[in-house]
Amino acid sequence: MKLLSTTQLPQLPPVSAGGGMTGMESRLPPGITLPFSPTDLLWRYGPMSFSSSAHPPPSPLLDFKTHLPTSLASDPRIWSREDVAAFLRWAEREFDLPQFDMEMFQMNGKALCLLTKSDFGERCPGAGDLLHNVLTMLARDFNQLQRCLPSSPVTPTRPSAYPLSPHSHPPTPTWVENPYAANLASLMSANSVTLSPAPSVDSQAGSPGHAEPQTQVYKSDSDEDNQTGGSNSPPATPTALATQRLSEVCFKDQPSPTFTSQMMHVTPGTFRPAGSPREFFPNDPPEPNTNGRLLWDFLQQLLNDPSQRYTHYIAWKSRETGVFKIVDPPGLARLWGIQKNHLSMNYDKMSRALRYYYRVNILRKVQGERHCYQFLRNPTELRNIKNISLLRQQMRIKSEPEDVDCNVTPAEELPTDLSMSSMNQLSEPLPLVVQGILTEPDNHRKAKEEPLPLHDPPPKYRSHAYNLVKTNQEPDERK
DNA sequence: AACCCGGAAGTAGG
DNA sequence: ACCTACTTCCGGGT
Repeated sequence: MKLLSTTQLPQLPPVSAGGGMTGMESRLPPGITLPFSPTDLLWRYGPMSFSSSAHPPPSPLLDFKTHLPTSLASDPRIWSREDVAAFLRWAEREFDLPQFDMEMFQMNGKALCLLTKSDFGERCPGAGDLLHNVLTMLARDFNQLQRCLPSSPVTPTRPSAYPLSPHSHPPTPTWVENPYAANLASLMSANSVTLSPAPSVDSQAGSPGHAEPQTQVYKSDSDEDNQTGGSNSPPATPTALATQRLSEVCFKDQPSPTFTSQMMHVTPGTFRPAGSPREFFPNDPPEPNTNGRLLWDFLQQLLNDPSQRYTHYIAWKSRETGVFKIVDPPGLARLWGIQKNHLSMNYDKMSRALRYYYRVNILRKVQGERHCYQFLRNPTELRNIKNISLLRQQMRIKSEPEDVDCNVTPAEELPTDLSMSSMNQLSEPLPLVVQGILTEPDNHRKAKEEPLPLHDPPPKYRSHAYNLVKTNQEPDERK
């Protein structure tokens, strides 16, 4: 495609014409290439190169590693049940712990890695933290090793920048960098997913079930991506890639009751996470997923382009808070149209799609500022949500009325289906309600929006939130 | 006029 | 056939 000739990022995979966008390339402005191909699924590409400088400090438990049974693989995620048992036995000896109830650990390494500190605590009171930490360290060490490999599925990350869903968790220092949590997150993400082959790696990866705001340490995939890619790396699907590994959740030290209980729903055995790395679990059933890029992902990609090639179209106003501005609405719409192969795409249509994100709290409008929106969730979270969404029905995550009191919204309970039909499917009004979006406009609005650092909730937004609730409560009336 | 909003219906891919 | 994530169109408000 012609754009490539002027490309600033030669290494960028071409927006292949062969991908079905014949003729469309010509619509791309000179020097601009989409970070991915609509059909070539760039996001399937492996992660970018890693910067070795981003390595976290050596693990304090590193030395323990040398005592690990040699039969155990470096990566706990690929341990078999037997390996897990061996690991536990080893831990008992190594740390002089009381005997574990092996019945509580009938799982493979992948599943083990999905356990939160709280989960461990419940399974082996007193040693939960320790086990969790050890496992985290092992995974981190492994990840670090991986980073040295060109095709490693893990990319370096840097502390994230923007807070995820403001409504789901306060912008506290929580999401500030926490190497361990981050590692765990990456660990978890890598494990959790059973994703489908292609987009799996990137576009969706999240590990299901753990996006619990209170316990998460958010990292911005975007940021990571930027880091990852370096100024010259291809923007192949940074978000997704980073997301997968850094995944959704990094658990903090403080246990979250809510989270814990929720985790119980998603712990291995009861829940089959989607999107595990193919390399580890090639036999895992593929997860249904969108073979196309999602709008929010698309925007993230542009926003986080390491080379900042799209700042003329869209740019962060405040990465920390997820606020961005569409600098060139028609231009961005065009790019989106190219991406989706909808040549008649315009800002009006694209913005409609954006507005659908309001309903699921992925985005919100920045009041009073034209073309300004705010991400309420980070990519990682979004991916998690996606997974949760897929599981929602089978898991029937519950919404108890009491949940309404929590202003923290479990990401997994958020509706992710943008269609009206899905809302009708909800047996209960809970997602929105649970998420603190309110049963009642004002009260909830407060709970939900308070965390938002920048802007006050617009009146319209409030009413919209209210409508959403109504929507959930009276599904039959819609449509 | 441009933007913004959200309802309604349609669509493509999974 | 069904679901998701839009896409398309539109009337109405700012």
